[in-house]
Amino acid sequence: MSQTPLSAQTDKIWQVVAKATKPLSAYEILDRLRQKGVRSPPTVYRALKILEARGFIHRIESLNAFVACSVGCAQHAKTKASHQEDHTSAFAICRSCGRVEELRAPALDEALSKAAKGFLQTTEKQSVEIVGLCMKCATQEKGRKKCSR
Amino acid sequence: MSQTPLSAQTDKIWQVVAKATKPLSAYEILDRLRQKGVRSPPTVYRALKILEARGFIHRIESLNAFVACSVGCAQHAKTKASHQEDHTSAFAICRSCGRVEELRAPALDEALSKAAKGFLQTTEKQSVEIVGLCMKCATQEKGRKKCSR
DNA sequence: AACAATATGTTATAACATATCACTTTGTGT
DNA sequence: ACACAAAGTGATATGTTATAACATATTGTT
Repeated sequence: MSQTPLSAQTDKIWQVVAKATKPLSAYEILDRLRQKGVRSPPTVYRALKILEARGFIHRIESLNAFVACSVGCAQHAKTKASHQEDHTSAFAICRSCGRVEELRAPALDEALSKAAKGFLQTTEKQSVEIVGLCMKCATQEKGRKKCSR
Repeated sequence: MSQTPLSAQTDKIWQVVAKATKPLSAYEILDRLRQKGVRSPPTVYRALKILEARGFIHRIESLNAFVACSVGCAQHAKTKASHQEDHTSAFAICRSCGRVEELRAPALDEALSKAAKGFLQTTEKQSVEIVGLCMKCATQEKGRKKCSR
């Protein structure tokens, strides 16, 4: 596990992703950093790649967007160095409000590896995403229906 | 389940995806159909949307590409009408040769729904993808290593 | 200082996806 | 047969996401 601190640049990008309440696209991140001197897509994508490799963020494939890892991130604020790498997670996504919940489900990982066993000899990466309406939005939508919509 | 036959246009696009041995991007499909009068991206995307809604194809999120559904497709050749809709699958992807295997794994679906239960009230879509080296490519790669590469 | 390794900046372009509008075909009711 | 609605098609332009390629700067090591 790499212990090198993040560069100033990469840290800027991490701060933006970490503050967001929903996954951000690379260009949304770029827009929020223009005033701080970040001007071009490659700068953002480079940082995102580093952050993902070190486990600070996850890419949500079905959204083309990035979200801060929600497991064991407390320590980052202090050290800006270490982080839990290489774990796999599933993501539950609300199609209405856009919020995402990171799910650790070993049973799921196991079921997936097992299912792939006949075809893949080794596995390197996985992406598990499920989209629906979150509790909160489901309640609101029900409310709206009552008002004849 | 819709029983309307596919339009000639949509069927052309389906033929291309069905013949392929790996997932195709929309633009790869377009390139293979230019001589048959398909000239613009929207034409392809429209057909892909219809095909996906009716269960003839699946979108692979991590590849931005589309693959023919491999379950219960035999009948299509005859009727060009009915197809099993709305099932969920997982996909095992070989990063070397690009081939994809569609996995039906109820245990996995169940584990995923269960994991999402605290956050999502209703679920509508899911995407489960796992990338690695397939048996065949793993064997070849091992061979290459012996030759000092 | 000299060098390698890493990080950064910039331009251009590739790759993926959709909005919009005009026109045609098809199905339905009269 | 006619009028109308609905679905399908064609084409252009544009929006969005991602990377190639190259130049420059910074950092760490000897």
